[in-house]
Amino acid sequence: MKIASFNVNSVKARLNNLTQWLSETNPDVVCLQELKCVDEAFPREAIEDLGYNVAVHGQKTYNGVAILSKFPMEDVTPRLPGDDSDEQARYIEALISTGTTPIRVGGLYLPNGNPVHTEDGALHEKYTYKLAWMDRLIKHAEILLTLEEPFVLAGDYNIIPQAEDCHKPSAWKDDALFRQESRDKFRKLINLGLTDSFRACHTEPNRYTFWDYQAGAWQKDNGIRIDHLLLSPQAADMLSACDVDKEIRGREKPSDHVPIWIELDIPE
DNA sequence: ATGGTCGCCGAGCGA
Repeated sequence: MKIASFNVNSVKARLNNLTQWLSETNPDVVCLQELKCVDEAFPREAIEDLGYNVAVHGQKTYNGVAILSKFPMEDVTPRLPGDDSDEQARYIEALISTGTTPIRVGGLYLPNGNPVHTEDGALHEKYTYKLAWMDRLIKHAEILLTLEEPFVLAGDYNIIPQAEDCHKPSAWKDDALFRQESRDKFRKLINLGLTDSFRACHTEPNRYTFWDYQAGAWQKDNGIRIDHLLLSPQAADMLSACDVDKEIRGREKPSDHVPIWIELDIPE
């Protein structure tokens, strides 16, 4: 079973790019981020025509996440628990009925968190929101782990886990994507017992999932690895491959992110 | 390079 994550940076602007990639690579499950549209505006028919069930948690202009699945989905739950006042559409979860072992999939768009500081030097609310959101994700992962089932937390984490996951670490030193507090929260998630799929399959440095639109970042391979699929121990036991569809970034009208995917060997 | 580039929507923000 192939499970992918793709921050499309507007699903409407990216529809042709997205459907072409879906047709070519045929993933079973896809977590999408940054839809930038409400549920009613999601191009549902075009996706369903390719054989996917669709679960959307949209938002006007900002954020928005979805799960596409060739298998039926049960228990579809938008929102990350822990703060009922949070209106930002950044999380959706579903139980994927594979026919044998069900796989729980959480699709997430973790807050960017910049700027880190306000003008007077205090921590900016955007950064504290990011850290608080990560605390909620950690708590939720702890609860999912008690179920002792295979699950995948896939999405745009807006976290560069290590120096080797970016082109120029010094440029990111004080950025919300690389600051120590941010990376510590990500480590905390990993240390619960989750597996970073990409690092379980690859040791080489400088493999990226995002290249900025600005300043020729793509041409210079000035990228960062911020899209991740984290696995519960039961899912990690099924992991057979993980890779990044880098070539997508060089196509016409691309997203600034590219898809990352895993292959899970589900037992009969 | 206090710029650069996208996408939202129709000015300026978010990334």
